[in-house]
Amino acid sequence: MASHGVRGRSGGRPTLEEVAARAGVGRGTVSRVINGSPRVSDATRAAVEAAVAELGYVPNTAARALAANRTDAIALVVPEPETRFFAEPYFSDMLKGVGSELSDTEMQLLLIFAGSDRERERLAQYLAAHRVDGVLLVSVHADDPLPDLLTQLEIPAVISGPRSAAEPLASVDSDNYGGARSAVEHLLARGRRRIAHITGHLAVYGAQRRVDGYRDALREAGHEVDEGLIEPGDFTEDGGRRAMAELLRRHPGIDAVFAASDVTAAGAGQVLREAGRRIPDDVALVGYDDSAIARHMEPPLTSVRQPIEEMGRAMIDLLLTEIADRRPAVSRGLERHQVVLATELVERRSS
Amino acid sequence: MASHGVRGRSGGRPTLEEVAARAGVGRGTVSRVINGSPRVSDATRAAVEAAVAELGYVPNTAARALAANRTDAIALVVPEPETRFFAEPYFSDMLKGVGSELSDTEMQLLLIFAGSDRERERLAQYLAAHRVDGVLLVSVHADDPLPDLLTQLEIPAVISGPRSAAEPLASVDSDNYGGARSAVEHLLARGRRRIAHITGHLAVYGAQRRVDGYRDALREAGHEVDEGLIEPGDFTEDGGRRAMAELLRRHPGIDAVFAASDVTAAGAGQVLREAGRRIPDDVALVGYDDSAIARHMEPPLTSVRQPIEEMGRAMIDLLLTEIADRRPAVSRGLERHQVVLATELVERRSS
DNA sequence: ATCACTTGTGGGAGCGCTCCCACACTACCT
DNA sequence: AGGTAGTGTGGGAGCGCTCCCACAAGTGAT
Repeated sequence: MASHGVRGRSGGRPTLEEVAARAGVGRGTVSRVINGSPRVSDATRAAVEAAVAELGYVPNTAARALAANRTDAIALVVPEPETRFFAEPYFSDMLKGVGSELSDTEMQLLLIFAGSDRERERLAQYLAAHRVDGVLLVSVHADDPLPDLLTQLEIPAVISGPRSAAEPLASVDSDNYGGARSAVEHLLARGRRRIAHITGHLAVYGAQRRVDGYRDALREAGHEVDEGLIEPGDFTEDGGRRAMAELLRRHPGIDAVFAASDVTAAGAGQVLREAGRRIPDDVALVGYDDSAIARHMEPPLTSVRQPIEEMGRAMIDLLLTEIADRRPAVSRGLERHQVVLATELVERRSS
Repeated sequence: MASHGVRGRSGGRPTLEEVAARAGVGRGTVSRVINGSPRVSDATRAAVEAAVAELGYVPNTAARALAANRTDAIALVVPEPETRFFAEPYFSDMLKGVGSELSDTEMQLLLIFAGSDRERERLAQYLAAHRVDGVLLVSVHADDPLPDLLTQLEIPAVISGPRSAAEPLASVDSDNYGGARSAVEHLLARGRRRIAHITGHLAVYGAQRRVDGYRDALREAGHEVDEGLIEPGDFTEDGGRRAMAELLRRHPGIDAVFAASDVTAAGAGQVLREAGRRIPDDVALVGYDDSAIARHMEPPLTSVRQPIEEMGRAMIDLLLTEIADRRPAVSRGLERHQVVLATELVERRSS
């Protein structure tokens, strides 16, 4: 029983036309007021706003979408099963950043999981129907067909973690290179000299960049890079265990390990302990991600933190720009839309 | 460069009209095929389907929404900040059930957080614009204005956890009464006789039902109910501590505690231990929710599990029925739309 | 043969917007 | 005075569907 005001027809919500009649102006003028066009006199604007308030007018999204050919919605696509989404704080933080940046916008955020083949099928259908104005892609593998699909459908998209140095899509990333450097420099500063690196899955561009950072940090400190100290991993705990065992076999004299993820570090830590090495006394350990596991390890793990919430915000910024640019078919400038954010080393007792 | 087929106009996606022309039929017929109407001959249907495939036709959602006055979307509204959403497996499980039940539907699920006042403001606007056909409401407090808003806007809604026995909205709940009974019966079967109950926040209907179950279990086993053994809590850990301390003060002879939530049980457990009571030797402890904390406590906590995923599924079922019923303005039957699902006692070492 | 249905089909009207052209006015120059 | 810009405004056209009425053709009872 709220103040519904006068109704044009039975039961329905008020329309632009009814607001116009009430305010004594034309339909076009009301539309201009609703959409914040500057070409309206103050008096008219006030009259329209009054009518809007009296009638409780709310624009019909479907009509607007149809007429203007846009949806005012963007999707955050997570190519993982729900389970992982909830398990990793990465997504939660990302969502927080995205949500906060979007909150002073009219844009609606959709969360879409595309873990299973079935869900991917649905997603493809969804995108083909252009039900969103743009897409945020997180955690994409190098061989994922999704980015190409988006390009083909001409849907603006921003990817978190470019797939290569030549990523054609707009992207936001943390400074993997710099993060790795800071980890290695930290270990050097602590007097470590035989520093090994357990890499991430090398098909992932970010993992490669971390290796680059590792190498350069050593080199620029005047040390030689022993390629044998670089052992391939895959971001998993098990990979960490395998790699660590191999490293210990080949290089028993290791006094530090920089792992490409916290879980990898956890796996490596287990093997070290089983081999009788104390952390950090015998071997220092540094991880990457600064996830919950880092804080809960024994000893707590030094780790490289990525500004994930900020990355989410940056992604939205880029995407909204892309969307706005596309609207009047502006000359699609060739400026690179790549944002790289700084990381931070969080020192704990493991190093 | 996919097979785009023939295009009616430059660049745009194919429309119904174009499909109709291609198939040599009228617009109405194509619409009937797309929407699965039975009133189409097999030959015509085949021709239309061929044309749809050739042109890669995908219906325009906005146009459909405008013409048919529906959105084919429903919202899962979480009146909590994101943080809690991710922290509690409750939501993750719920989402899994909802998603799976929705996957053979055309319906799109939106996840909307309404934790802050600002977000609630946005949500109200969103609902007023009728941007969804229905709403799923989880974790609603008794004094929340949201359900009334939905009723007023005549938006179909299903609530998880009715606010009272007279909940006007369709609802899905687990059997709080039965769950509590099973917990108490379990303790009785284990030979416990001085069984206390730390309640949940009693403004929550489910908490009241648990007290009812506690009382009836004792009564029907031929025991007298000592109201002094019922100590009000509020679902929190701190509430558990306070209540437990009070109970120990008044009834030092207690040999079992049934807490209305796992975290409450955790708080109670701390106080018991500090008071020198061993669990389960001196005092048996049973919680509610079967959350992660139950498995990780020392000793692991016996707890009442709710079939959350199934609840999610049931909510979707109810909601889709409500939406379908509403479409042709059917006589809104007065059948109760209340579903109650059974709980299960998970026995662990704490009892 | 007539009537009454049923079945399949075509297409008009209309959903509520945005876009844009046309037009009335008002300035301010020559 | 006649031009030439701006400003603000009204309203037609059209976005791509669904709904529904109209109608043709077929079927069977009378």
